[in-house]
Amino acid sequence: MFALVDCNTFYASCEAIFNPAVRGKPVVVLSNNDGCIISRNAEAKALGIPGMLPFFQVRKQVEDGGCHIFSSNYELYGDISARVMRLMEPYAVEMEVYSIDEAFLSLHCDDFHAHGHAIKDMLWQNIRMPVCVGIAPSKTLAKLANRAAKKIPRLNGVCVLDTPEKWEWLLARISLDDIWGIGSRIKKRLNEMGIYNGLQLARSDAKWLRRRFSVVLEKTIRELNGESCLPLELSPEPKKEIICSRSFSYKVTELHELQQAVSLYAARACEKMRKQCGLTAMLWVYLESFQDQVHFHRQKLVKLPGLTNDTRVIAEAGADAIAEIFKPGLRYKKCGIGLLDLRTRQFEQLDFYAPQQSQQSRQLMSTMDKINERFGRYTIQLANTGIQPKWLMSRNFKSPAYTTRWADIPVVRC
DNA sequence: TCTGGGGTCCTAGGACCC
DNA sequence: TCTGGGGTCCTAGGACCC
Repeated sequence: MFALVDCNTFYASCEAIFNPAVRGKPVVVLSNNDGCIISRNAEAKALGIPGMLPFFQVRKQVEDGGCHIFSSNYELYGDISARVMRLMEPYAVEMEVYSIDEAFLSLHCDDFHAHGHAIKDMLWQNIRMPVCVGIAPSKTLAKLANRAAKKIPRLNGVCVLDTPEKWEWLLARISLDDIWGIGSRIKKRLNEMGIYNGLQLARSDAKWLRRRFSVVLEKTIRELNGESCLPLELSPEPKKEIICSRSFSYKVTELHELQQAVSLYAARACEKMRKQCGLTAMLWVYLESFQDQVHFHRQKLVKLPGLTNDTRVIAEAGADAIAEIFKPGLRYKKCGIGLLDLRTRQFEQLDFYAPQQSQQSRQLMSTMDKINERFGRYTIQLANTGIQPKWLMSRNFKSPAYTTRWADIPVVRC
């Protein structure tokens, strides 16, 4: 059996951990640049505040409702997530960390109800993280069970689907896009074929639908019938590409500012890449401008002469590429850089003619990472990223990095 | 005025190889 | 006028997820 443990309104719940004053009050968390609402707790939902909507459109409603507003604080959420996962580990035979706020666990026990409640209670007691638990014989059904645990109050946060009668009862009552793996496009096409609810899908011909859609849908159908087709992915595969892109706080028009931004994002992306011992020889830069209600995208792929993890090399290549796709006179809202086709040193293809990254460069990067990890992310950075540049995304409601920065540690006075 | 950011997998079709 | 058969690799685009 699989359990899916999913944190309730994760970002909003993180904000409440070290700030109990907001517990029981409406809370909303905004995306980068304070653009959209990306998380809101039950109290905020009760006020009728919709999710994934531009903040400015609902700002009045949010403020009138007395909501506590937070900018997103990924340093905090990432650290809380790691703690939640660590606490859950002893409760599973094996565990797959599926996203920042959820994990699949494989279970071996007699009483799934009791086990689900044990996990839920433990997480609340240890870290004040409210969760719901869904348990079923396949990951897709566990997802569904979790949804039910969240929606149906009398389940008290834990739902076990251990017989076909139970999951079929639920499947008959849900729309197709409530099923994991089915989005709006596939839902629409299935509707056109006369399939509207989960049970109808579960009873359709998987092989026939595979030919019309893909193997993914076939597996979904089999999983809905209690057959496990998606195994746990235990050790996360290293990423094949790493992208870093952000919107600016205002519309940027100057080339040098775009180059500062792409250097900064390159540094972040390289840091992530080095963390997984990755190297790249291929990068991609991207510019998005906005004028007269129209978006323009320009992008460029760059091949480096050899594999590297050196921030300086990649930032420079990125800045050069930006200069090539830059068109003066446009107002830019966003830019980004992607490191593609990541390799590890182990599989480095040695090329007689390609320049190899020097020992000195590797050591410099490793030292830089160690210092930044010890003393904070931007202790050492490239000079060409600018010093507190104005275009940097705004985060006007950011909470402290309670658990990851010395200066921000909460103080208890008695 | 103001609309996030970061990933994965699958398939079809073209290029190329023997 | 006639024009094989089988395979791999790569890329773009579509769809999905959180």
